[in-house]
Amino acid sequence: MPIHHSLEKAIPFLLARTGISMGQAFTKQLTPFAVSLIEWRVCVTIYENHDSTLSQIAHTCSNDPSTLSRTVNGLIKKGFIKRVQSKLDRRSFVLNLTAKGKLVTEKIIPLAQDYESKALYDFSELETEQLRMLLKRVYENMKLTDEVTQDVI
Amino acid sequence: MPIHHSLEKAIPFLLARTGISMGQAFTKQLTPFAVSLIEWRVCVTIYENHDSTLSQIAHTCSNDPSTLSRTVNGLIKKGFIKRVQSKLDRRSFVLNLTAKGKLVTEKIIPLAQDYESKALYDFSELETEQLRMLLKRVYENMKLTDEVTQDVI
DNA sequence: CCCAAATACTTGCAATTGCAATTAAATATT
DNA sequence: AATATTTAATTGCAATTGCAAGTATTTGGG
Repeated sequence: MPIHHSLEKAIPFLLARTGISMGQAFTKQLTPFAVSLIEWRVCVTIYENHDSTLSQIAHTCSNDPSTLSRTVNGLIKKGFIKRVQSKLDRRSFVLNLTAKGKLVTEKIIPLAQDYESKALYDFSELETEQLRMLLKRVYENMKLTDEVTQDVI
Repeated sequence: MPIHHSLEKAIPFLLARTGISMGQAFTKQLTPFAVSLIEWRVCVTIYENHDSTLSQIAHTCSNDPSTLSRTVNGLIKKGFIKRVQSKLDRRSFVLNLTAKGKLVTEKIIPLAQDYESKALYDFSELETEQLRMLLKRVYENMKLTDEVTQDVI
């Protein structure tokens, strides 16, 4: 039993801890599909947002572009996604799932939903929605302060 | 603009994304102190919970023990923490900050608080408390389902 | 009491990661 | 229109990570 407990009140700490443990737990669920957590995230992102580019995914998932570049290459090698140079901007490549990638993604989606509902089993619909909104706001605030920091430099 | 948006509603996704972006932003704040994010977490954990052991930290922070083992070694080399074999359980080592480690930790704490209050600048005290409670509950639920999973195996 | 199982921690090793530098294309400025 | 700046993506490389295996110690039955 800790004497002090400001750590237990610190949002960044609580957030990191929960994120890590959710990630680890879901990674285990993914092993039968031979898909990593980040590969899975890229797949659902593309599944829901056709013609995404790498930088768009990096932006929405808050991942390093170099990491995503390698992840995308891996998914192409696996035959899960296809990459076509954008005609609007020839620096970018438009990403989409192949039939195979779509199939696997649709197999995993119910697992992810089931997994989420277990993590939130005692949450009311209102509480879940509250958590969503609060997390989104924190994320938006992070982006704001990040932009401010960059302006200073 | 995404057509579908179930991803934007998925708690594991929102959580991971926010955790990543908070971690990255705070890591930048830590560079002047030459302390990594995980080193910082270990330091505050020990700062608040004297005589912690490695496995206790692993449990509260949800980190891999092997990673923490190396982190602790690094902090000892830096002269931030000291490690003494526990007399109650000779497998364990009791960890504490040195004067130097305490000093650095106390220098960083206000930065961390400032940083958190920026991330939550538009949150009421009630909303912050709600977020804390919701995150704690998710974490508790994760631990429960994890235990169940292990029982099955 | 003895042996099997669990726990605490460490280490080797392969895979992942993140930063910095690079290339190429688009946008902004003059 | 020419040049500078920004943006998209990739690659090299060093550092970090996470899993599996190993050692030491403790705990729990039989």
